[in-house]
Parts: sequence; C-alpha cells; structure tokens
Amino acid sequence: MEKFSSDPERYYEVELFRSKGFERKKCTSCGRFFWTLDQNRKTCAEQPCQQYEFIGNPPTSKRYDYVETWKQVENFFVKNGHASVARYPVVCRWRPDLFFTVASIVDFQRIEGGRVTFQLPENPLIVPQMCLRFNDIANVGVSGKHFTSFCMIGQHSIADDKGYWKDRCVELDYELLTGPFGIPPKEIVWMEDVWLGYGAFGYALEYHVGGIELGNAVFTEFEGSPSDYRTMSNRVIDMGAGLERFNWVTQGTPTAYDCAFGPVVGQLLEKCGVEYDHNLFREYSKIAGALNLDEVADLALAKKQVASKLGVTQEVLEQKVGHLQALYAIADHVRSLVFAISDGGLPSNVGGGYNLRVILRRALGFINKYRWEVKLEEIADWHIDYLKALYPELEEHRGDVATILRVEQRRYGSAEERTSKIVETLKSSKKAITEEDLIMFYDSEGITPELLKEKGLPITIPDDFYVKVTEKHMVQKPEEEKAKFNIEGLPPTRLIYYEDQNVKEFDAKVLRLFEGKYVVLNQTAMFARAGGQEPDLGMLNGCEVVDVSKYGDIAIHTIKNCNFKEGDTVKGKVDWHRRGIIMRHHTATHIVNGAAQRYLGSWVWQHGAFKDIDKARLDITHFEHLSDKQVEEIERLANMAVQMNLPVTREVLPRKEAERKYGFRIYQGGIAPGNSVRIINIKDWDIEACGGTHAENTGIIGPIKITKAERVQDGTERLEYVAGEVAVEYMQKQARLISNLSQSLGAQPEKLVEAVSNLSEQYEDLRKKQKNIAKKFAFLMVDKIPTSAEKIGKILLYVSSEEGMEDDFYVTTGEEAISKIPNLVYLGVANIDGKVRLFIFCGKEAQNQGIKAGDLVKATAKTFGGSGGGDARFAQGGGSKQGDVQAIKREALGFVKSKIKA
RNA sequence: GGGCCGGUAGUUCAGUGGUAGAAUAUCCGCCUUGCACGCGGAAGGUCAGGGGUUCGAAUCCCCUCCGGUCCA
Repeated sequence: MEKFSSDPERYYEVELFRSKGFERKKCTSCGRFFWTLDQNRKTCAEQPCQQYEFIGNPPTSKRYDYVETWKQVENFFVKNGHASVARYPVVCRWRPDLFFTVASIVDFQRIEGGRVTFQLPENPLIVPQMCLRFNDIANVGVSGKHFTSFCMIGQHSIADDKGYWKDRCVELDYELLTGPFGIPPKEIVWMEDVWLGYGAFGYALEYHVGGIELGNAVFTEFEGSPSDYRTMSNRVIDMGAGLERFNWVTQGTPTAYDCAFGPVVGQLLEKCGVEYDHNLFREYSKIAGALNLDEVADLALAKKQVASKLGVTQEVLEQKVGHLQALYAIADHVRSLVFAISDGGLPSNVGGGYNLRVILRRALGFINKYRWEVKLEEIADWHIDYLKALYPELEEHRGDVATILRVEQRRYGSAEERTSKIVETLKSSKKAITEEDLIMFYDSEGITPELLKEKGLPITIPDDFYVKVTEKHMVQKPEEEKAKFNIEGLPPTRLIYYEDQNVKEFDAKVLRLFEGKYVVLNQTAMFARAGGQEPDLGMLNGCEVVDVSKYGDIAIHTIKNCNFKEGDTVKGKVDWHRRGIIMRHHTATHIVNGAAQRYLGSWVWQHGAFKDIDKARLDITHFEHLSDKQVEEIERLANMAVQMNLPVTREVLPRKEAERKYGFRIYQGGIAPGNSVRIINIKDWDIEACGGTHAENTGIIGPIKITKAERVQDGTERLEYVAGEVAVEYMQKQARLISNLSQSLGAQPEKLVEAVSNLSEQYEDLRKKQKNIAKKFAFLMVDKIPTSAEKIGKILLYVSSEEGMEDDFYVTTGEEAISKIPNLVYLGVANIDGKVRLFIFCGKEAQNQGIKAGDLVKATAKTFGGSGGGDARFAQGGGSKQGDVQAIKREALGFVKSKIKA
C-alpha cells in the first residue's frame, strides 16, 4: 500500500483525474488517500468516516429495479465496445483452491503449477457474475448490505491492442455513473487501494457514492507476491462492482435487500404475515449499517443504544426488526441455494456443500423460530420467476432445485427431532454435563451449547468454547514429498496417442535417463497417467515398462533392467491388451456418468474417477445412497448406450469455443488446463473435456457391469464397475459362486434364497425348542437334587454334568434350584468342544455360611487350569481344556468343608 | 480432505467383561353397558456384519457396512 501511495502519479493519477481536475486528499480521520472533485470534502467516503447518505435520498437521477440496473450497465458497456458474456457457474470447478466463484475475475483465471494465467474469451468484456461468499453469514439480513450471493459486475480487459488499461477503465466507470445513472460528479470519490489475488496483484481505485463502495477497479500489473514479483506481459483490468449496491443506490431503500430481491421480499412479507414499519426501519438501518456485527464486542449493548436512539423499547425493536432481518436472510440464502444447486452444488457435510447446508439450515431455523408457513422451494420459485429475465438457465433447473430443497428440509426435520430427544434425555438425566460433553454434543451431534441453555439446561458455556472446538480439530498432516526430477531444459514429450490413437509401436530418442530407470523420450505412444486413468505399459527395447507418469509436459517411463543409454534410439511397444481394457473402462466411465445424470438428475456431476485394468470407479454427486434398483437402472441405461453403438468423437477446441458450444457440463473431471480443451463426445449421450484414451464407438466396450455402489461421503456416491472381458470374467465368477453355493446347499440356484431362509428359520426354531426342553429338563432335575446331593453339615452340594447340555440348562437349573433349596451349592459343568464351562450358584443359606460362588469358582477352576469370577450368589468360569468332574467335585467338597469349619 | 458420535425388542432408548433390560406399541385375560384409563400376563433379540483377545464379549481391539455431525 505504502509503495503505491508514495508514488500516486505513477500508479493512481489516471487521465480522467487530470482532465476533470480531481484532487488527491488524505482522509483527516483514517489517513487513507482519495480523489475527489468536492473541494470541501475532508474525510474519505468509507464508514466510519462517512455515513450512508443515499438512504431515502438516492443521488442518482434514475430509479431502476435489480434486473433493469444490469440492463443499464450492460447497454453502456456494450455501446462502448465490450462483449457481454454469460455468467460462469457459481460452483467453481476450474479452480483447485476454491469451492465457489467469489469474484468475476475468477472466471478467467487458470491455475497451473501454482501460477495464474488470465484468459478472456472476449476482450474487453463484461459479465454479470453471481458470486458466493460465506465468510460473513451472521451479518446477512442484518447489516443491510451483506449477502451470501451477489452479482459482481465484472469489467475485464487485457491491456493489448484490443483491450485497454487504467485510464480508459476509470473514464468508462465515471461515464457509467454520471451518464446512465445520472450521479453528480461531486458525489463520486475514488479511494486508493491495493489488491492481492491468487499469484497476481495490483493497485486499485475504489469508487464510492453516497458513503458506499460501488466498485473497485484493480489494475493487475504484477505476478508473484509483493516480496517477489515481476511485471506481467499482459496486464489485466479487474473491475468488480456490486450490482446489488448499484441497484440500492438508485433506490435509496432502507436496505439493499428491499430492492435486490425484486418482488421476493414483498411476497415473503405477505406469505408470512409480517408487518413492515418503514419509518422505524429506515432510521434503524441508517444506524445499524454502521455496525459490523463481527466488530461489535457487545451486541446486546449496541442494540440497546440503537433502540434508545430511535425512542422505542428494545423489545419492540427486536420484534419488528428481528422478523424483517430473518426474512431478508431467508431471501438471501434461498437465492444463493438456487444458483448453487442449479450449477451442480449439493448441500452436504463436506467441502463447499457444508456452506450450502449451513445457510439452508439457517433459513429453516428462522422459519421455525417464527413459525412461518413457507417452503423453501416456494421462495426459490419466486426468485427464479424474477431472475430468469437475467439468468434464463435457472428455469431449466427449477424442478431439480425444488427436489434438493425438499430432501434437505426433510433432513433438517429429522435433525431437529433428534436434537429435542437428546435434550429431553439430558433434562431427565441426573448426571452433570461436563465441558467435554458440551464439546462432544457440538462436534458430533451439531448441538450448540447455546441451544442447550436456551432449552433450559443448567449449563455454563466456557468463553473459549469454540476455541477449544477448533483446537480439537488442529492436526498437522505430514507433507508428502514427491520424487523430483530435474527436467529443466527438456522439451515437452510428443504424445503420439493424441495424434494417432492406434500406434502400437514407435521409435524414440532417449533424452534423459535418471537413476538408470526413469526414462525421458522425445516422444511416446504410451499413455501417461493422468485424469484418473492408469498408464499404458509395454516394452522399451525389450525392457519392461512398469509405469508412465507426467511431470508437467514431460512423460517419464519407469523401466526395469535398462539396456540403453542417453542418446540411443529405442523401440517402444505398447501393451495393447492392457490399453484395450483401460480404454473400455474409460469410455464406460463416461457412459455411466451420462446414464446416472439421465436417470437421477442434473445435480449429478462427476466427483472423481479412476480407470484401472481390473476395474473402474466413478464418484458422482448425489444426495442419498443409491438403492439396488437405482443401480440396476443406471446399469441398464449404460448397457443400452453400448448396444446403440454410439460414435465417440474427439476434437480439440479453443476453451471459449468449447464452453460456448457445450457449456460448463464439459468440466466433469475438474480442472482441464491449457488454452484448448479436448472434447470427448459420445453422440447424444455425454460430452466431457477429457485427455484419456477412448473407444471409437460404444459397441466395442462390451458389457458394463456395476459391481458396487457405496456412499463414500455425504453427497458422494461411488460406483464401481467392470467392462468388456473383465465384466465377462466377473460374471463368470459370480455364476461359479452361485453354483458352488447351490451344490453345497443341495438347492436349485433359483431356490437359493428360499433354501437359506428356510435353513435359518429352522435353526431359530430348533434353538427355541432346545431352550424350552433344557428348561423343562432343568425343572425335573431340581426335584432330584435333594435326594442325590452330597450333604456337608447343613449344606447340600450338587455337581451336575449332563451330556450335551449347554449354558442355558445349567443357568436355569441352578437358578431354580437355589430358589427352592436355600442351603444348596450348585455346580454345573459343561464339557463342550474340548473346553469346559463352569456355573456355580449358592443359595441364601449357603451364602450365610460364608460360601461365595465367586471364590468357589476360582478354587475349582484351578483343577483344570482355568479361571472365572462372579459374586456370592452366582459365578461362572471355564478353561480351554476338558474339566474332570470328579476332581472339581473333590475340590468343591474341600472348599465347602473348610468354610463350614471356619 | 481431516476428525468425532452412533447402530441393542416393531419403535424410543438404558446397559463399562459374568443369566440381555425398561418404556411404548402388539396379543391374551381382568375391570367396564361401551370406549378411554387402570390391573395382570404373554409374545417379541443374528445386541449392524466379519475377525481377534478372553474360561467368558452387547461391552475391549481390528476390518467392513449403514446413519449422523463438526472443521477446513
């Protein structure tokens, strides 16, 4: 910042400032530099140095609604030589470091190897880019200006012969404000700023009107970081302005929400029966706008102050304002969800899906709290009705958005139910709730301590509660070091398989040999591991190739027993059988993806894929675990695509053309680097950007058999399948399994299920009968005991070992016997399978004599080297050898005698 | 991607290595003109699945499956 501000002529003084006579000033309050035409202005235009002045008093000469506001901006820039391009998806699949598109410039950044390049499909251009940001959720609905989704007016230009640089940029923005929007020039303040982006940065001029920042023109001139940078060959204008704010300034409504959501706020007010006290709210929002909730230490105190300034009680304010803020937040959250779901985002508990679930549940939480009768899909419909004029693609996804919202509302319902059950259990339990409990409930059940307190549980919330939770999640992960080769100066490997997929043999020059086994060639026909496809193998000069992978543009072959040196020419031979299998698996992957999207819905995207020789797998985004029936249906569709023998074509297109022609659906595999993309097109079935080897038509793939479907994480289902000869082998193996099973059960294959369930039924039945008989037998035995037991003083000792009787018998007999004969000591000895189990019961009277079953079992178990335990009344033990009943009896006799004497 | 919690009767759950339980629903009986309630009784279990440790596992360990949830 200092660097740029210390040289304003070089960086900030654009032509417009000179020609119009803008003055550079330093804010008397915060010290920032700004440019203005207003001679009397002393402070900068940003809060807290300046309050909003446009509320109820818009500085523009025109009033536009949200969509119209964009039309005005668009017309202006198109008239001035810009191409207007359609928005990019809000789910940011082309950037590895982002879940969501957070700024318009993100559309045009491609990141490879930590470096960023800018690619504009047109130059210059503008784009109404919907952006999602989840870093300030608590302020949404409250501050009047925070959104989780907003439209960034992106004005981008590369400073070459077609585009322009900062002078023209600022001139255009100034004309936009003063022209179509009719803002008096004196109202516009430009503030000096810097902006650091991913791998590039520049200085910037923010423009403010009426106390609010409308846009920020970043002049991205340097790449690298401020400590280590160089000037870019293609400097980029990155001007981003908030459509919501432009719209707001033209309307001067109490909050940006009142205008930015078109008719939706009105529809919500009506549906929920909420009263809107315009006067109160206008005054409130002027004050509240100055509050950033994150920065206010004592929220309650701040609210109290606001209330007293407005001359109402805090309760009235809370009530009137609370309803409205909740409605605004709901409108915002649902709009974000409409865009996210339309673009392939799914609420879940992982990745960006988590952000979506958070706002979804926040919206539902408000609806619940105020007991409003409104469904999210209804609100989504209102948004779509309004926004389709600007974003017609939303209409196509209306049904899918509703489906996902319904699923999530159901989930929320069951989560609520679960929570209240846990709260009830906690309330009725007498145990004190510890701090660890609180952390556990939050961490694993999602129940906040605030909620527990709210529900009336007597707990104290530690101040550092969330800090502790965060600490629990702190784990450092070991960084894996990749084998590095010095490939500097080597030319990119010519990849023959991209020119002619049918080359099986080739000659190549050995450019470099690392450690005698890593070979770099000038060209290769062996596919190098990429995009989840395992590499081709084969032979180089008769040496076995065990791996081929890519380091940047260079393919490295790993070989065994090298017999050549650098500079040699070698003969390469591709393992064609392996190639054929992997190729079938790869094309099958595209087919299954297409089948899943067709059958399940448009929210299905590839989340990852892997194509190997023995199997292939595809992870898709879907909100629930697939049933067997669904899997079968996908399998049926996939095989249908095979039987239709669809042609599979490959073409390499410039990125912008590919995107225009096929849309963003082509990015199933994630990031496709480079200026051009290779499109694999299975006619009328599936189109993806892909660098793999593919069959030329679907017919040669042969059968596709899905072998497994599992939920790898919330919102992601993994399908595993095999194709071609691997599928045939798989099916044969299955058939063999069934045949073996049916032979060993002696049942026809068709009757297997019936046979097994009969068997288990019979087993259950027998078990019950056996238990019953043992019980009856036990009662008979009890009657025999008094006559056949050994008598030692007042004590009766009875040792029982019945052929074939199991645990149940002895337990029942013993239990029954001591209840009838209080002076009985009962020993049951079960010798089964070379092991022994021992059950000992002591009647009341025997216990009074000091005979404890627990002690007796330990003493008698010694005779067979076993052990055991129990209480005075009942004990059990055993050993891993057979027990000698006579020895046990002798030991027991001795034990009883010793106790009686004592 | 990194964690954490859970899976026991139809249902909701208790059960810290020693005979698998409660509540509720079900069935039978009693009470009642009838219903609700009440009383008594019965039936209901692969303790998610597999392996291990142990004389003995719902309980401890490992793996798998299913569900939930937090963080980035």
